[in-house]
Amino acid sequence: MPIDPPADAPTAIADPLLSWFDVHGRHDLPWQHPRTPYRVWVAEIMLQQTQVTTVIDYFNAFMARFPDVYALAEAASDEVMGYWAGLGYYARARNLHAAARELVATHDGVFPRDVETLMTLPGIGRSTAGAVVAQAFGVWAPILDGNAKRVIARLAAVTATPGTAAYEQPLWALAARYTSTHRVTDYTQAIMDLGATLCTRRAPACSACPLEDRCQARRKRITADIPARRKKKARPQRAVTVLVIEDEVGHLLLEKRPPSGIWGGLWSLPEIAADADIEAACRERFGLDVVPDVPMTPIEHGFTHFLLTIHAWRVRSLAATRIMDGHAEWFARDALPGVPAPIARLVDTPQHDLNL
DNA sequence: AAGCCGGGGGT
DNA sequence: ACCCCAGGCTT
Repeated sequence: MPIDPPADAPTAIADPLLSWFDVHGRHDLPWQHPRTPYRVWVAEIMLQQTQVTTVIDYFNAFMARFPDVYALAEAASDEVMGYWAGLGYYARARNLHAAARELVATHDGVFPRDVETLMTLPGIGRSTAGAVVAQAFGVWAPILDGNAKRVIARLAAVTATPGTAAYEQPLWALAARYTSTHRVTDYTQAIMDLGATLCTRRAPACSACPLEDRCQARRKRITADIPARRKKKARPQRAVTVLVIEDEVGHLLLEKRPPSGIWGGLWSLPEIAADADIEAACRERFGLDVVPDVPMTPIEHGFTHFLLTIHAWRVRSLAATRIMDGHAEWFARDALPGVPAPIARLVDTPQHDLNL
């Protein structure tokens, strides 16, 4: 696969990019003021596969509750997960919490200043480690997030398919080559900003781009073809049944999901196989005698790799509060822990939306 | 090397 | 309806 990097690359890329950044870059993101290692780290984890506009409110709420690495390390897992509910990729929250405890336990709460050590912490890969040291410490390190990938792939006309080694490997080499040896904090922010605001996936604003005359994709008129399209795969359809079980005082039975898999570590409505018998399942899992009440309108939810139809049944619990395993608890409706977004919608469904 | 993990937003 | 997004982990 041909790679065609611009000639005299390092400063020929960094200098015009930095000049553009001074005028058009994003200088008011919450994690930039103050720009502490802890805040940069949390922001970078939240921003993995998640857009800036989505992250901002979560970031501010998270910082208000967990203002430093010690507050995070000391917090209970459920509370951390609760602050993550709705953001997705919940392994990020579990890893963030584990890393905070590791930082306190083995690094005395002080962030390592080098990429290799940071990468030993759970949830921090090469790109996130690079972003943290560059943004928090001004230490030279390449980053390669989705924005930088697209910018560099177009600059050097890398036409390989994303996700393959033919794409990722040259991009890392080029990312290191272009990364400025001065103002590295601004450079890493600049290349992300360029990708996010000008060099967008569709309809890039090439005429406003400070690198237009260096861009090999532009020169070859193949900008729209980079990055190459991934081959689409069919998403299988699955179905589950969840139970809205209320006791006599209106409390809701929730179950903590296993740490890995869909919605890992989050509290959710008890889930049973789509074809399972509701009464038998409740007797076996919770020791509860129940009466299935009414089915609710099914919810369709799309995941990256499959489509899920969620059938929900409202269930009355006859006997009181037996729970046979340690993964289920009763919660008052006004004191629910964080639950996945589709489940939150189900739980909030008013009575008149029942599918009678 | 490829699959898994999610919710939100843009077009 | 489809695509992508401040990726990392697992197999």
